Order: sequence, then structure tokens, then C-alpha cells
Amino acid sequence: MAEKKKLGVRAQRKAARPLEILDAAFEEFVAHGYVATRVEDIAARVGVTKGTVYFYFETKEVLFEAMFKHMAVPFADIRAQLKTLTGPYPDRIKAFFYFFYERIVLDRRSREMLRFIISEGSRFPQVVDRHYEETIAPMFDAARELFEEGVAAGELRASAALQIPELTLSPAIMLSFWYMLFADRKPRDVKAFIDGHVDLLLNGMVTRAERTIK
Amino acid sequence: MAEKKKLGVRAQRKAARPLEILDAAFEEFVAHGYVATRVEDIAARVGVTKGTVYFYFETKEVLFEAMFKHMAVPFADIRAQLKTLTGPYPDRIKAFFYFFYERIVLDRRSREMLRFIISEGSRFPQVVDRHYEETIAPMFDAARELFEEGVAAGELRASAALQIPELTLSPAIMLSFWYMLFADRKPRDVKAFIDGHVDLLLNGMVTRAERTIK
Amino acid sequence: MAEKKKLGVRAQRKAARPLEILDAAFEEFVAHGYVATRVEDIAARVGVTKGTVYFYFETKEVLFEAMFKHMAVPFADIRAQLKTLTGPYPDRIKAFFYFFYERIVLDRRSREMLRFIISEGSRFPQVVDRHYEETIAPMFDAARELFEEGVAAGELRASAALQIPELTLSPAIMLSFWYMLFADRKPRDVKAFIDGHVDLLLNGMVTRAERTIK
Amino acid sequence: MAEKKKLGVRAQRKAARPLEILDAAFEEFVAHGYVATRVEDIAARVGVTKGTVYFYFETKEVLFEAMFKHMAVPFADIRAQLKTLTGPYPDRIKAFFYFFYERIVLDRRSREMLRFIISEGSRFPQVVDRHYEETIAPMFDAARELFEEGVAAGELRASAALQIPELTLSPAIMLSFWYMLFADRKPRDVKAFIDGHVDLLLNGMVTRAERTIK
DNA sequence: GATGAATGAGTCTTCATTCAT
DNA sequence: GATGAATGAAGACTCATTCAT
Repeated sequence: MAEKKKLGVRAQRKAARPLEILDAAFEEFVAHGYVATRVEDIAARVGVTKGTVYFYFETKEVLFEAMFKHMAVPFADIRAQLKTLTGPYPDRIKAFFYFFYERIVLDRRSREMLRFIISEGSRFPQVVDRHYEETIAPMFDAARELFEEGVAAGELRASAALQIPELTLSPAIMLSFWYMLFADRKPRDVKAFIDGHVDLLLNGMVTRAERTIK
Repeated sequence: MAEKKKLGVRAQRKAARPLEILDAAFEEFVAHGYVATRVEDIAARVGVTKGTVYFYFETKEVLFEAMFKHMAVPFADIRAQLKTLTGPYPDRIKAFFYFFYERIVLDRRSREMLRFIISEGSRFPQVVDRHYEETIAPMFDAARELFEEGVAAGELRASAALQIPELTLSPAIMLSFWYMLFADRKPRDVKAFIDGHVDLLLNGMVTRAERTIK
Repeated sequence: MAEKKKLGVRAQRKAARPLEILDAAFEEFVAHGYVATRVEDIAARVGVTKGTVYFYFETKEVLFEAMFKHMAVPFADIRAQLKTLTGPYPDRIKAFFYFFYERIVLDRRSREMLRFIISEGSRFPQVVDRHYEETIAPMFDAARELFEEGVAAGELRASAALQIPELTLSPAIMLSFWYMLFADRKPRDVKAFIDGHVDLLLNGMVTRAERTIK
Repeated sequence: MAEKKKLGVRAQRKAARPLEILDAAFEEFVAHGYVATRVEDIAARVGVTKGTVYFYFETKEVLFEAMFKHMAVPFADIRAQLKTLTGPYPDRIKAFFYFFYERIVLDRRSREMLRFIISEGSRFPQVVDRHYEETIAPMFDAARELFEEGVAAGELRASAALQIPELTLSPAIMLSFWYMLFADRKPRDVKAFIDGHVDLLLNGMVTRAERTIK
């Protein structure tokens, strides 16, 4: 422990450099996309020269993948969060959704990861696949579990749709894209959006009277 | 009109050239993204040389924008389709959704336009804006109108969410992305997805008993 | 034939360009070696820019190999020359050697090819092998045939050494290296060298009296 | 002298460092040529880092020259060997040649020095000149002396060729190149080559009967 | 003495764009 | 209209060399 504190200035910087570069790479890749980003600009953002970037990362490609891995939002706490929920399932779902929007949709980092998946996916299919398996799928699984519990508890309809979390969470993804595309240009009422999402999902569009028809 | 029919084979081909180039550009831009696409490859796909492409389009940028405009799926018929719907609103909605998935989600062209918006949006913001105003917004408006009529008819709940068509249509967008990312790698049951979407949207997740709680 | 004369200025230049580049490449590679030669300098020597070189040759490596093939001295006429020789074999050998020195040793092009084989051989082993099979080996074979005929005619000693043309021709190779290394700095009496080579080869070093000893 | 023996292990290693570096440099330069050799790889071969190499040698160029000097095969013993020869000159020559092949041609180090002279000669002309004066010329001189003695003794023909040792020794050089180029790929009968060399040189190609002709 | 992070000049290679034919 | 040779700016990547620690 004492030894850690004795890290020289050099050692400290060395340890921090790769992370600084990864952060800078994120910003540049976000701004211009993989192809149009210049390694030199990433370096400049950190305040070093190209050579330094190449000292830590063999190629631009490797750097991109490292950046992606580094930036992937951990979802462990999402799962943990779900475990703490109590009360009626509709309320749990509402709480989960608020948390989900907060952590995934309104977080710029998460949003840009999503953009990378779309825009660089064909160039980095392994990256997409890995990210899906490690981050997105577990997130969906967590949601599905919650719904299944709600069904088991008799509080949620036993609809086959509950087995498809992409359905239930898609408005959040939609909002992510909205932010990506129009964030500055077209403001929108996020609170209303989320509330609408919850309301619609829980209650559906149809009036009580009509519901019997179906 | 008569003159048009008298156009020789060569003249016909000439007239078609720009369109052929636009189609080829679409394929290449889809495959590699704006920056990584080579004008020469677009030309080769048509069977001409670079010079010819530049004869019709001043720059690569102009070509991209022209291609985008050319490929934008017309939505006039969607609107027309909506007008033909009759019967109870839940059924109309269902019919509309099926039509929407068919025309928008399962159509490769529409999907790739969506991808362009995400991936090249920051490079072509005017293109994104125009496309939103001219294609996406009208589509959403059409959906909103349908819902409003349903509410007026007393067949749909007067939820504020119905004013936000992004909410109701988001699963379709979600499925589009799924296709973009995993089309070949991870097949999925589209029918179940769409049915789930409709079911969830119309009826919500909550059981009837619970619904009173909220 | 008439058509050939109608080649436009453009077409003529196009046909000549690759050859010009190959010649320029030869000079630059000779002067600096493969690694230290800049593609841009090759271009400048022709009076064009890098891009043009890359228009004709995909990579520097490909250019080097093409240059090597282009510059390889054809040996067909050497063989032809041998067939025209008449008279006593010692005289034929002498004539052949003079021709060989003229064509192979005193020709700068041949000399530099030899240097390439030594200096770039490990980088281009296939090139070395091909050159050996196509040019050097046939040359040696031609010499061996001549010697064998001389032996059959009873005019040459049936020494096993005659089966190894590298032995009999090595002084020529040696002189090639001398030129490469010291051409300008240390002039030498080439006539005496060649005459010495012929004399030594035909008569050996040993006096007649001694010869019986061995 | 006593002090040298008291040198600690560490001190010994330190004293050896420059030599280790020189050896490593030899291997790397042999493998890749001057330009393509990386100082870092030389360092790695010794087990130190770049900085250490630069501590002992100012530049890569200096290192190359130092390496070359260090590796130059001393010829003093060759000369000494010559002095020990007795008996008839043809036998002395034979013995000398065997020794020469052993020490110069079959010795990898000598061979690679030869390669350096050819391939890096234009970059390091002073090195070539020095090496010629200090190593190659003396070697040739020694051979010439031997031949002159043989002539004086009446055992060798008073051919002018004997004044040109490059002529008499060239097959050895030839074999060196053979090894450089094809060592692994095309094995050859070295014994036969050397014997052929000696036979041809001593006795010539021409049959006794023919010899009178010339 | 030794280290290795950092530099930046240097090179290969690509490709949008031009224009003479 | 169409071609395609030529241009040259741009960007990835390498590596000799430096120097603070």
C-alpha cells in the first residue's frame, strides 16, 4: 500500500496515459466515425503526438476496439438495482424503467456506444457480437426476469410479448436515437416520453370497453 | 409523350445513367459507409468509369445526397392506405402496423436509409433534417391521426402517450436495427415480434385486476 | 500496321510509361537498395508523381519484382553465339569467354542484377530462385555443354571440374564484384584479367615438368 | 593482470556489454540489412533496451561500422600458416587452398562480411575500402607471394595470371555467394568443388596434346 | 549505467478530383 | 458524353533518437 503511493510521477503518468488516450479516442470516434478520425487528432486531444498513441496501441483498429471495450457501460448495477425492487410489479417496472432511462438512455456514453454498433458494426462484427452478448443481452434478460416474476405473481398478463424484452424496452432505444440525431436541434419532453412509455406499456392503448372485443 | 416512346435504345440508356449511378451508389455506401466508399467502385458497379460519375455529380458529397433523396421511400401510399381502413380502431391499428412493418421494417431500402441517418447524420445534418421533415414526421403524423380518431371514437384510451407516435412505433424501429446488425447471424421470429407488438400496445402488460391499482 | 501509327499521343505515352518507370526504378534501387529507395524519387526521375507509379504498380514490392524481371538480361543470344563457334576447343572457349565478359561482366545492367541478388536476395527469395533457374543456370549449362563437347573431341582433359561451370566462370563473377565495389576508385586492367583467366583455365598453373608429379 | 581477475560478475558483464551488442548487431544486420534493422531489435537480442545501445554507440551508423570492424576476420594466422608450408609448390597450394576454404568460405562470419561489402558498400564506402586494404588485399598478397615463390622455384608456370590472385581465388568467392544465396535450398558437394578448383587451377583444362597448340 | 516514454521526420499508400483526348 | 492517366493532399504507421527519471 505504501508502495503504491510511492509511484513516481513517470509511473503515474504511464498508468494514466492509455486511459487518457482511450477517452480521447472515444470523443474523436464519436465526432467523426472510425474512418474519418485521425490518430493524430486523438493524440492532440491528449496533448501528445501520434507516436505516443502507437506506443500504447498497435493500430487504429486495435485502438478502436480497446476504446469500445473500455467505454462499454457495465450493467452489473442494473441487475443489482432490480433485486432491490419491492412492491407491486407495475410499480417495480416503473421504477426499473426510470432507472433504465437514467442509466442507459440519458447517458451520453451509452448512447454513443449504441451509435457505434450501428455505424461501425459492419466493420467490427466481433465487437458488436461481444457487446451484445456481454452487455445488451444480459440487460434484456434482467428485464425478462422481472416480467416473468410479475406474471408468476399474477400481476402481469401472461402475454407472449413479455418474452421479448426488445418490445418492451424499444422506446428507450428510440429515445437514444432521438438524442443522437437531434439532441441540440429539437428538444423534447423526456419526462412525458418516459411516462408515456410506462403508461402505454402497462395499460395498453385500448379502452376497457373495447378490450373485451379482442 | 410520343417523343418519349421514340427514344432510341442508346438514348434510353443515357437517360437512365444517373439513376443507375444512384442505385450503385446506394449499394456501395451501404456496404462501406460514406468515407470508405470509393467513387471508382460505384462507377465500376454501373460499368462506367469515374469520369462518368463526375459528369453527372459534381462531388462525392453531392452524389451521396442525391442518392439519399433518390432512395427515400415515398410515404404517400402509406397515408393513402390509412384512409382505406375501416372497422373498429384496434383492428385498424393492427392492419396499419402490419402494413408499416411490411413497408418500412422489412424493406431493406428503408432500413439502410435509417442506418445512414445514424451513421452519416453528423456529416449530413441537413439531409437528416430534411428526411425527418419529409418522410419520418409525416409518417408519425399519420399514425397520430389514426390514434386521435380512435380516441375521438371512444375506442382508444385518451392517453397522452398517443400523442407520441415514436412510442407506439418504436418496436418497429428496434426490429430494423436488429436486421441491420444480425440479419444473417441471428434469425428471429418476426411474426411473433409483430404480434407481440400489437398485443402489448393494445392491451398493455398489466392484468385487468391490477389495472385498477394504478 | 497503319493502325499502329495512328496511336494517339496519349496512347503512346501510356504504353511507354511503365517501361520508363521500370527503368527509373532500376536506377534508384541500384543507387539506394530496396528499402532506402523512395517511390517518390522513382516517380520524380520519370517526371511524374507518386500517384502515377502506383497507377501502374500496386506496391513498391511489386514494382521491384517487375523491374527485376524487366532488367534480367536475356541469354538466348549467348546460347546462339555458342552454336556459331568453330575451330579447336581452346579457341572456342577463349571466344566464348570474351563474349561472356562483354555481355555479362562489362554490362552494368547484368552487374547490378547480380548485386540485387546478393543484397535483396533474403527479401525476395522467389526472385532469386527464378532468376537462377531462368538466367544463370542456363548460362552455366551452355558453358558445361561446350566443355563436354571439348572433352568428347579429346581436346579437353576429362576433369570432373568441367562439370562445375561455377568453377570455370567464377573469375568473371569476381570481376563483376570488383566493378561494383571499386569501379571508379580502383581502375584495373580488364584485358589482362580476362587473358589471365583464359590462360590459367586452359593451361593451369603448374609447369610441364611438375605436372607429372601430381 | 591480477586486477582483471578480481573483476566482479557485474563488472565483467559490463565490460562485455559492448561486445555483446556488437555480436547482436551482426546477427540483425545480417538478417535484415542495414536500413531494415531496428536498433530496438539489436537491444532486445542482448536483453537490454534501446537506451543502452545508444549509451555505447552514438548512432546506428556508428554501431554498424563498429560491428563491421569487430567482425572482420583477422588474417594474421593465414599468413602464418603460409609460412609453415613446405614441400613441392603444387602441394603447398593445395594445402593453402584447403585452409583458405575452411577459414574464409566455410566460415559464416567471413561470408556475411562479404555480403555486407556488396550490399552496404555504397552506403559505407570507407568501410569497404578499409576492409579491402586491411583484410582482403593482404590475403591476396599472401597468395601472390606463394605463387611467386613457386615460379622462382621453377615449379609454377611464369604466367602473368599468377600476379592476379583474384583469378586464382575467385572460385572460393563464388562458393561463398552460393552459400549466401542457396545454403539451405540447394545443397552442393563442397569437397568436389574445392578439389575441382585445385585440379583446374594446377592443371588447366586443356589436354597435354592440345597444349602445344596455344 | 539503464530505462522506456515520447517525439517527429519520413514513407508507403489511397483516392477524390481534374482534364486532355 | 466518356475515358482513364495523372495529380497531390491526406493519413496510417515506423523507427532513430532523446532525455527525465
